[in-house]
Amino acid sequence: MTDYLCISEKPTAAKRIATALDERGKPKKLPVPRNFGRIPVWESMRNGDRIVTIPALGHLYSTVEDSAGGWHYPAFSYKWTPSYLANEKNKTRPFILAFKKFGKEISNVIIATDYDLEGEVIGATIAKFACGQDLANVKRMRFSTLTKSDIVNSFEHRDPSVNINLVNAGFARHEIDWLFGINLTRALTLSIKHATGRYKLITTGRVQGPTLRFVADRERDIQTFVPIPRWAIDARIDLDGDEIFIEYNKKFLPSLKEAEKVVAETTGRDGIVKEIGPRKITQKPPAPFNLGTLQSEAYRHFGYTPSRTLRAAETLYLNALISYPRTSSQQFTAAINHRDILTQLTKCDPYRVRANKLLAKSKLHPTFGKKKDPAHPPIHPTGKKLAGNLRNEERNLYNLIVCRYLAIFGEPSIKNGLRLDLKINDHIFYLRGMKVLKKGWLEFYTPFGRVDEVELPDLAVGDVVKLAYINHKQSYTQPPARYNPNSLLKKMEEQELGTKATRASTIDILYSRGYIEDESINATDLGFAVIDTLQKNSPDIISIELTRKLQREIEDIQAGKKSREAVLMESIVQLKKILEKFHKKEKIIGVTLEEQVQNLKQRQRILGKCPVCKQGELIITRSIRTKKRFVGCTGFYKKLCDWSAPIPQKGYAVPAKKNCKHCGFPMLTIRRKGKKPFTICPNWISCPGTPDEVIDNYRNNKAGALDAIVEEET
DNA sequence: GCAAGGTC
Repeated sequence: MTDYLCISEKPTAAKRIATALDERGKPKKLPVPRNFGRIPVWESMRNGDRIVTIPALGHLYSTVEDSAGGWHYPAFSYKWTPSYLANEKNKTRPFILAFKKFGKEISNVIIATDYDLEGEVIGATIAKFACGQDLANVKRMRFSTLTKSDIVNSFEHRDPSVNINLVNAGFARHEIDWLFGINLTRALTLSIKHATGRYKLITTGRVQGPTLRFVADRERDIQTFVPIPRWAIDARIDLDGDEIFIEYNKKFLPSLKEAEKVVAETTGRDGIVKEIGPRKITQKPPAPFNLGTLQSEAYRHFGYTPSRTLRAAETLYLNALISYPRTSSQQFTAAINHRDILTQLTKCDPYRVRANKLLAKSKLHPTFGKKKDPAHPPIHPTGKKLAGNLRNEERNLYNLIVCRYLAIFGEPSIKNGLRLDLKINDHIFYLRGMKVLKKGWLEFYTPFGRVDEVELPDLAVGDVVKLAYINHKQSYTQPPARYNPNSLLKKMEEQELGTKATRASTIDILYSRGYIEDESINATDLGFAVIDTLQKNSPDIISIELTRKLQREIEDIQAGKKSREAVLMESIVQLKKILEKFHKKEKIIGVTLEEQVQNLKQRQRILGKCPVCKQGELIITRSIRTKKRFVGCTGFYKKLCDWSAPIPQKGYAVPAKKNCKHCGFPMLTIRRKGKKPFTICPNWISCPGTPDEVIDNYRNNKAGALDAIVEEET
């Protein structure tokens, strides 16, 4: 009889591993000392052997500076330490305690984390630091799915030792990101501190840098864009008194002369229907959702930002309503029993009919996309009955996920795209129609797969129609569109920056640092200043090339062509030069950045034009006398306007960038820790939208009286 | 209060 200690990446996986390895499929939960906290330790029995499976919670160890003394740079000395020591909010202590306890009792250690680079690091740090193992003696299970057969197979054919090159490659990834991120962030932040004595956190890193640059580059493209004039033909025909728009066969004409020619040659003439061409369009059902496509679709249908979608999906996952959301996979494996899930869904009113329809099929073939993920299947409903405690956005997202899941079993849809060609003199115009011949999967994706059918007027080839109006219209070529949170995330995905689990939060960080702003994302002057500074002093950190190079080096370490130490030394040599440059230019860098920090702070206080004097701007400010925060007009200083109003004192107040629908005043948003942000009208005293009780409460000095003037959830 | 990467 042998004892094994099995290291798993997370609680859900641990349970499945323990269940698969237990002969009776019923692993025992082992008691852990109460002071460890709540942590599931599983015991499975197999062929007389005992397997103890303990989950991690992702990374339990991380890199921190290996010297005291606060912020300074260069900082090249780091060590691996328990994450709960590196960060107070981290809740991994009980997990490390459990691994330490059972690691002392059991010497046969098997790593059974996700089969990827980070999984290797998660397992190796635990085996080494918590269990005190020499990695050469640690075994490795490699599975591509968490199915019983894969788990059992990977246990029986486990690798005799971990792949040390792979572990070193993973360690190097963490360490290089730490070296670049910590040092450049400190260099930027300290430049302000040393030059002006002020503190403002200016961060950057391998992923933040290039992501900010995408936005800055796009903004520069827009600002330097030269619009070129072009002309379109605007035409309508008369059909029994109805005017119907027709398209010219060229969307735009490059010169006025050409446009005038078209108008001159068609004015006053009739058109003849030349051809009515049906074109069958077959559209296959979409691939199942992975996190990226879910975020994209949720943005399209509900306007949710990727990070909002991820948060809502996590809640659904923790309520066991959907599968693991941080997946890249668009391919189901045979392991998932779709018939079971669909049967469960028939118990839910909105899905009953559709699920039954699918169950009536003799075979269920889900679609698949290109992306794979060794650790997880695509996002799908579990079939568990919906509880009543979900928020609106979670319900919406759940509905989207279920409908998509139903749609992937559907038949292709067939549409008839109709085009009627109208000849007027020698010019061809189009009238387009669209008819759905067979709904197929679109029926299952309702309400998300709606197609607007456009009927063609009842015309036949040879019919003559009267031109009702024709003229040319000048317009201009358009600059490229700004990114929004969704398209920026897609760009990161395309460029392989960050991971599925981190991209949305990186974008949030750029917002919170004041580098980017608005839904239609533009770089702030501070964002530009950071990019300019880095461009001059450390161009690599804002280039995707750093990520490419890191990828190559990781591959080299994996292949045994390069050592982890050599790769790290290269980075340190490179950083040394960069940081010396920063040090020499600290003054000018600090002053430049601080100027933009102040500029940003100032701008972030302005709500908008004052509707009273129409000259000044409403600004969030503080009274010198009472120290209380209020909104006033900048016209006050010029003795133009003395409008002002009290606002809530707690929380973080920023311009809402929209106007009150009742009185037109520019509004402000208040964010308070742990609470939903709310938007209020500064003119609440006179605004018709303010409930009477708010005014009463305020007059009666009730605490938090102003909190009630909530415009809407933000 | 610093990175990026896991997970709850």
